[in-house]
Amino acid sequence: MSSLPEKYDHTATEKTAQAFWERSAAFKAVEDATKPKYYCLSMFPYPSGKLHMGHVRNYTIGDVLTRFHKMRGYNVMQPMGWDAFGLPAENAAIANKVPPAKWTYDNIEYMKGQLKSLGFAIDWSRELATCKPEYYKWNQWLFLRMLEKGIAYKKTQVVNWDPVDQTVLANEQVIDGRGWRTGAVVEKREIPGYYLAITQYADELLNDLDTLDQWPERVRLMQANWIGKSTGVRFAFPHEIKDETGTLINDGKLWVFTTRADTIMGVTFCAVAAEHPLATHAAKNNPELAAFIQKCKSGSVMEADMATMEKEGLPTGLFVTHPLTGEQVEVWVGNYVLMSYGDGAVMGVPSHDERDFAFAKKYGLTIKQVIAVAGKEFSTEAWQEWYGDKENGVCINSGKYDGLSYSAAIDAIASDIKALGLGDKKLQWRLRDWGVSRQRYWGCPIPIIHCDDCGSVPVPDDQLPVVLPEDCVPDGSGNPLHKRPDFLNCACPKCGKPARRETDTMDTFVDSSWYYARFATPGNDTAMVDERVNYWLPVDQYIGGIEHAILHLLYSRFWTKVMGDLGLVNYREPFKRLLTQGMVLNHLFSRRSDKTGIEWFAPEEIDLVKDEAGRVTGATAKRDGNPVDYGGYGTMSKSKRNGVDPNAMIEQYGADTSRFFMMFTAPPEQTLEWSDAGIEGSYRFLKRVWAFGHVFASQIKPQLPASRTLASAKLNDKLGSLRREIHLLLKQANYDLGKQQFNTVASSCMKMLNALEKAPRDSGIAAEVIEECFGILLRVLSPITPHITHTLWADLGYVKNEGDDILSAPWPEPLEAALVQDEIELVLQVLGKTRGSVKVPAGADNKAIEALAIASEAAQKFMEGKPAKKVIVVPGRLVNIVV
RNA sequence: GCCGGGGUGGCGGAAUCGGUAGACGCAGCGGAUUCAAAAUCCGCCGCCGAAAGGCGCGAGGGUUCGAGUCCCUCUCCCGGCACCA
Repeated sequence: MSSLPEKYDHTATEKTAQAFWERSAAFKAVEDATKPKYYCLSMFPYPSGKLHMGHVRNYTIGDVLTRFHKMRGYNVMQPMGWDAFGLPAENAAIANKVPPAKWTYDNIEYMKGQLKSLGFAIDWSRELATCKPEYYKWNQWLFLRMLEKGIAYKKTQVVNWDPVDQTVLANEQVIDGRGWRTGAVVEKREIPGYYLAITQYADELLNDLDTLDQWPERVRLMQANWIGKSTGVRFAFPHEIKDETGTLINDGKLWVFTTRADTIMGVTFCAVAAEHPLATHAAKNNPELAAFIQKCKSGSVMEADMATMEKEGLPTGLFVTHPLTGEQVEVWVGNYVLMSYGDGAVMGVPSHDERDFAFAKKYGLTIKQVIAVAGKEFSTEAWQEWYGDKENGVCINSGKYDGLSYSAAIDAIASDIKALGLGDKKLQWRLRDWGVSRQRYWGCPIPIIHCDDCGSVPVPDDQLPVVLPEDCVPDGSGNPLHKRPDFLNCACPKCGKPARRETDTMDTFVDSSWYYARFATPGNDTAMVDERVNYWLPVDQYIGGIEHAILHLLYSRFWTKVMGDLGLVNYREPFKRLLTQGMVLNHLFSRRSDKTGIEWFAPEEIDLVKDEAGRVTGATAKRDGNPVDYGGYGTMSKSKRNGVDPNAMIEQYGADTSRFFMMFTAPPEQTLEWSDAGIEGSYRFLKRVWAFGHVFASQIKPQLPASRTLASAKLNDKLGSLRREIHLLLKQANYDLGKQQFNTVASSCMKMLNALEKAPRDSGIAAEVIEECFGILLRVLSPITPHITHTLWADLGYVKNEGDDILSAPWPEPLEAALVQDEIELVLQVLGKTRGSVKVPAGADNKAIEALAIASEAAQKFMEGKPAKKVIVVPGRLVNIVV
């Protein structure tokens, strides 16, 4: 046993522990069929430059689970990689004239060092970066498989076009309708692009949500809403409307979708979107309509505006035929009809749809009641909540359908329409196919070659990967690949003639849709994944931000199903359990001035003003002592100057303190409010842990017993209750770890130390009890603060074999023998009000407990001489006397 | 508007099956130590009340011996979706 230094030196402690883990390859994961496996994964970071607090929180949660399961005997893998393609690298290139590749690799190097300084149990031998050809080769390979299966296909897409830079802009590069660099008004352009038919999997993606019972309910709901399944009838209004060349527009059919086919006899108009072909046609000789259509197209898409937007429309003067009644129905253009949903047209039933009702009232259209609801009176004056009451409605004024209920009417009407060849029942999805083409340089090249004779030709497998040149420096105008003949020029794989490579790259969501599978099969350069993938996958625990609740997780689920259908993997869902961690917030301080606008202050530039009760009543700037506005808590951001740098935190307090604070301050799913005083408190706790270990090691000098004698030893009151308390806290901590509620695990550790510090240390048996209890504390604490516990564990002489440390020690379990007690204290209630407590022997039956309770002083006082009518005994908890 | 989640001290947050509300920490107050301060240690710390006691988990009602927890009504906050036909 070496003697511990008195003072807790976090820097030295952490360096030593990290060197040990590095030397012993402590985190290397090897497939082992004899052990249960546990694949713990945190969402990999974008290498933006340096870690932020959100990363620290995310990866600490993952690390706690990783270490906990390792000690529980699982074969654990925790890998890490880099989501390395993306726009910020191109922006940095424009600003600094550095190739995105260099910028990215430099950032990876730096951030990797930061992750190591936090002591995460990561198997770095599995590291990957999505910008490396050995990784993105398989993006390309799977894309080609999707092309073969018809899952990937080509169609035109609308993009933002900067006319000055002659380049396509991403949505986030368009600010108020203008290009971010040039300020030029952005145009919409139609260009060809590749799509992935995620809609082919819509049904399975929706249904399998039910199997994800370890995902947060809200994430499953968000995905279900996003997929947006609705059942209804799609049918057509026939018409004779022809364009100037004499051809029927849309083959003479105006298609609409409805979930309320039972109201079809109440149709008094149709409404189409501004982009609909009938609208375009009608606008040709109608300047007023053309202007209205223009207004709709350029209208605000802000959510708040949409919600309050007035329903507006104009008649087209065109008429279509009602498929069942043969009546002529006028077509309107409505600003509330979306071209992107269904067929961009709706039937108008003012009597039974709230929007149609408002529209009809505004323009004086006919309102024809076709559904009657018992107990409700129809009115053409005010909306009567008919729409929501469809289950109780019955058809009226509907000819042969009169008297039919909601579902019977839909069945009858759908089959009549089908017989006419004008439509059928149909599932409608909100989900749309995934456009993956990006007109950007820093991404995975789409493996297509354009030949004048053969058209778009897929790159043959043996020519993969299509390698992206890493030395381009984008300048903001166009894709730099266009200036690279060495990349651009190639031979057509079909005919051999000179051809051009596709310069579009893939959406970076492609890269992140399967990286978790590649971690299982590092180094394989002949296959995307191999049989090892079915050992490690699915991921047992995935941890990341709620902002990825929809797109990333949905795309990954889709990608998994495609890989499954190709026989590459044998699972259908990639992530068994999901934890979405909350954001990290900090105080916001600002001052508004007429000259400079809003000026933000960093928290360290501020003095808080408090009243005598410690309440914050205001804030002043240290600089001038004048007041600033306190804006509560907000997400940490550079522009608001309220970020906390992980490096500074680690330097000042150490990785263990940082990790402990993150775990202790808030439960993992909730937002975490930063507090300088809070991190001080965490540091104080670890200093006490260190000091206790020091005192324990140098003063008590326990003779670690070869065989434990405690189980049979008769302990005195103080030692017995200390031991019981520690084992109870351990039981609680184990329960909380199962719930993934780490804040209370941390607080259990604090309670253990509080109890240990008060314990008597005056006997050999005391030393033994303390040794057992402190050993429990160290192990429970170790997943959260691995460095300090590693050192104390070793210095107290627990390590028996070279290369072992606390991580290879077994997780402690509470001993029943330590929990029993001779006498238990029950809460005493009279008439449901707590009036004190009563001590009873551990084995006492209810009768004896009742008698003891009634006889107690406190009960006698509050019973006021009245007899007990009823006594309720909750074993081990309380006794309640009713008088 | 719809769908989720939530409202507990000055603050972050505990409370497992309906059973002592406020664990643990922060801030605050008092004390010890110190020439002094920092650090450290000890004590107090929901509200009203001198005390006995009463009141307290967004508001109101209900079920129960007993409700932060279950049921109903309302309210506010957060997140998601949204003229979805």
